Amino acid sequence: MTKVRSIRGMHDLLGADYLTQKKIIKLFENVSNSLNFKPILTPIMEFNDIFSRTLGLSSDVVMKEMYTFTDRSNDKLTLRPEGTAGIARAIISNGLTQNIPLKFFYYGPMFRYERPQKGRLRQFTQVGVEVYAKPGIEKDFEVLFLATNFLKELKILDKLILKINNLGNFEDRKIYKNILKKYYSQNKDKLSEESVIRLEKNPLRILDSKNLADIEVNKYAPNISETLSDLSKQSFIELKAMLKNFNISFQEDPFLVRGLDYYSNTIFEFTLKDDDKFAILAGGNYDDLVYELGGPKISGTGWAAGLERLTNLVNLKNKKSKVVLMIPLETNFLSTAYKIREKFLCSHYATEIYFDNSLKKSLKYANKIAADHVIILGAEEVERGLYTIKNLSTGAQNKVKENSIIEFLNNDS
RNA sequence: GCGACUGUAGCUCAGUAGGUUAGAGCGCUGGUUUGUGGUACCGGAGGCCGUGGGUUCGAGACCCAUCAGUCGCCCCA
Repeated sequence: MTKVRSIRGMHDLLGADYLTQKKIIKLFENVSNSLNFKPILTPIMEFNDIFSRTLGLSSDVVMKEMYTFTDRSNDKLTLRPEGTAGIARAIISNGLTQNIPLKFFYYGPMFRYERPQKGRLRQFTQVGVEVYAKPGIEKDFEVLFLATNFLKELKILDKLILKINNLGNFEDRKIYKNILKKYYSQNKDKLSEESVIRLEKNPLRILDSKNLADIEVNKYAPNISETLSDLSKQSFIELKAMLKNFNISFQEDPFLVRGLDYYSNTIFEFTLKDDDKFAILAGGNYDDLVYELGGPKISGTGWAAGLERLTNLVNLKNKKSKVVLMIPLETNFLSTAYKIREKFLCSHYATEIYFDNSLKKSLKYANKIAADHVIILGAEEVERGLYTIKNLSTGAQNKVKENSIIEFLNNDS
């Protein structure tokens, strides 16, 4: 069976799944709008260096997960693996860096060349927000406030737990990295194979290793809070106080680390309470991203959530349109059927016309498409202008005038 | 990128120790005569058994490779 197929890890979206995703996006837009975030949609491709310069050359995303190719003018392009870098580029390109503060929300497809499995696709969709403002925790709280309310709207907040950490500023992190490196080097023989490699590339990553041996070593690892500058320390305390004031429950996790290098100070992620393998919604503060891309030093905070991961969790009911099937019994009644059908346009009814010489077959078809009502247009009906409406769940039939059809249906549920 | 398991009809799956024309349920389709469906009964279509090699007189079953899916690891939303 050599069939045409979609690219690995890239799936078609149809029917109920599409409606669920659309509904989540709608809720996301509503919450964002009401907090005065503005929409921004950037292209799904950027020049490669937009990502390679910002995400961290040693990160897995840059090293082995990007869809990068050259186009016909020999430009090196990359399908975006995340949204933040493209938006940072966009505010520079559009000269928005003078209009700080800026608050954006976005959604769209992202691409990563990974081995697909549950909650991990090669093309997936993220919804996310970015706030550019003066350094400090106000923007952190703003986006966390939005995140919490979004998740509350989706009715999944109580399944999740918010973990936060503070990585310190660039200098703090450099110092901490060295301290960690020293500590791990002394315990090299106890570390897992992967972590020995991480020790060279980015020792921070060892902190959130799930390997049992690593976890044992991490127990006595130096804590990041000891190397934080006073400013970072103080602002982290303020952020936690604010979260408490607003009853946003969280867990401080000194082992929390993010995979993309542009983060500094506050980082956070929402994971499932009973399964912290992957994040549902995650993000943090970044101070140097815009600068790295050639803009002024503007700090920001943002997060992104995986739409497919959200879809797996939510239990939203899709409002179904009432389906009405019109059954003309002769070809020359088709135009009458369309005339009636036109009245239904943009109502909460979905209508369809089925023509077959057999009423029996037509009714079978009505069952198949789960119609709620059928309207029968036979010689008798058309002549008298009184149409037979049959309620398919009760079996009841009524003769209704053309102008009263919708009104009748509204009252006959 | 590494490992485990899986791959038979549109869907969910049976196919025993390798042995004639590959099965079931659901779905699809036709019928059970007139302008009335859902249920019931009778018929029908639909499978290069993921793909490519190999072992064998003989392979859906065994072996190898490959592709895809699921689940771990890595990483991440």
